[in-house]
Amino acid sequence: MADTRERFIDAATRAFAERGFYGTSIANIAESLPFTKQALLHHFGSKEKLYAEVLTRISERLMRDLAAAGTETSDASERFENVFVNILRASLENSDDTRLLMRELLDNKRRAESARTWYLAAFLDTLTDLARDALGDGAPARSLALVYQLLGAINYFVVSRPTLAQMLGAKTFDELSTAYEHELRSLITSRLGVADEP
Amino acid sequence: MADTRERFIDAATRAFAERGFYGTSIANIAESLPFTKQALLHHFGSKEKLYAEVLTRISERLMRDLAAAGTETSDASERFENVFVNILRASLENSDDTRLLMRELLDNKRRAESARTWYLAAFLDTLTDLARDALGDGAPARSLALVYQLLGAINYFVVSRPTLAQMLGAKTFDELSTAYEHELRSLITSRLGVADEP
DNA sequence: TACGCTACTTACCATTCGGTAAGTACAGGG
DNA sequence: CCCTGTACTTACCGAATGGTAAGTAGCGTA
Repeated sequence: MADTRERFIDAATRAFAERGFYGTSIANIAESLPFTKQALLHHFGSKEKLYAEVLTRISERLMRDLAAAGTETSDASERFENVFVNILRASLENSDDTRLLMRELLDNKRRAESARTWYLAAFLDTLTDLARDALGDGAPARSLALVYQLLGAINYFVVSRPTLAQMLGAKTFDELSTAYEHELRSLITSRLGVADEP
Repeated sequence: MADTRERFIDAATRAFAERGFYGTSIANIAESLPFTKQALLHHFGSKEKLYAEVLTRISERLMRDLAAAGTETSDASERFENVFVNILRASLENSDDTRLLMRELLDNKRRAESARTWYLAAFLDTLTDLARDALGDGAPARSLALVYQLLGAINYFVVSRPTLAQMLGAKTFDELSTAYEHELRSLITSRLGVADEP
C-alpha cells in the first residue's frame, strides 16, 4: 500500500534526522513501525534508495514553500525580509528536515556524485535574485554571501535548539526563541538600509 | 609515546569530521597511521573516550582563540566586529573542527548526558557580553540572538564550502569566498549602526 | 639477572549490519 | 479453480564493528 511507503518515509526521516545515515539501521526504522526490515527492503530495495526518497520528498517541500512565498508584496526589501522569515518558520516547523539537510551538507562531499545539490542550487538562485533586487547593487557575490549568511543564521539556530534548550534553561530559551524572528528582521532591515561601499 | 597519542587524535579529528562518529571505525583511523586498532584502544580505552579527547582538544583551542581575540581595541562595536571576523577566519582555517562540532551539535541530544555543551556555554556567554556592550541595549535575549545568528552565518558557510565549491564552479566560488568576510562586516556594522525599537 | 612497565601486536569473539533467498497469505481476474 | 502479482515474513549470510585476551619486544631500575 502507498500508505505503508509513506509511513516508512516518515519514520526514516525522523530516524535519519536524529541519528544520521550511518547511525540509523533499517531494522531500527522498521521496528518503529509494525513491520520487519524486509518489508522496508521490499518497498525501497536498499537503504540508499530509501534515503534518496527521503531527500527527494524534503526538497520538493522546500521548493513548494519557496514558490508559495515571495509573492505577497511588490517592495523588494519587504519581500526579501518576508521570504526569510517564512524560511525561518518553515525550518522550525519541519526541524527534522532541517537537521537531516544539515547532515546531508556535512556528508555529501563523501557521498560521491551527490548531484543531489540541485535543490540547493535552485534555492540559492531564487534567493540571490531576490537579494540583488533588495540590495540594489551589482556584485552578485555580495548578494549570494548575504543570502548564505541569513540561511546560516536560520539553519544553525534550528539545528541547535535541542542543545540550547538544555543549556540555557526554559526561561532564557523561551526568550531567545521569541526574540529570534524579531532579531532576524532587524538584521535584514538594517543591512538593506545602508548603502554599500565597493 | 605522547606523540603517538597526538597522531591518533589528529587522525581521529579528520575522520570524525569527514564521516561522523558512526561513519568512522577505529580500525579505519588506525589504518591511516602505521598502527593497528589495538594500539588505539591501548591509548584511549574506547572509541567514545577517543572522541571525548578530540572534542576536548577542539574546545580548548576555541577558548584559547577567543581569549586571544577581543583585546585589540576599546571601542565596543569595533571589538565585536573583529571578534567575529576572527572566528570566521579561525573556523575556515580549522574547518575539520568546525565540521566536527556541527556534527556534535546534531548528535548530542542523543548522546545522552552531554554535559559536553560547557564549552559552547562559555563561548556564548563571552560573546553575548560583547554583544550587549556593542548594541548598548538591555534585552539579553536580543544580544544572544544576534550572536547566534552571526555564529550561524559563519559555521554554516564553513560547513557548506565543499558543496558550494562543487555547485558554483571555481570562479563564482572564489568570488563568494572573498566577498564573505567583507559582507559579514557589512552585516555587523549595519546592525550595530541602527537603534533598536523595543 | 630478574622485574615491572609501556607500547604495541596477533588472535579471537559476540553483535550488528545491509542484503538475499525462499517462502506465506491474500486479492483480483480469467 | 487456477494464475499472477503484491505485500509481506522467517531464515540465513558474509562482512564489518567495537572490544577482550593474551601475548611480545624493549627499556629502566634494583
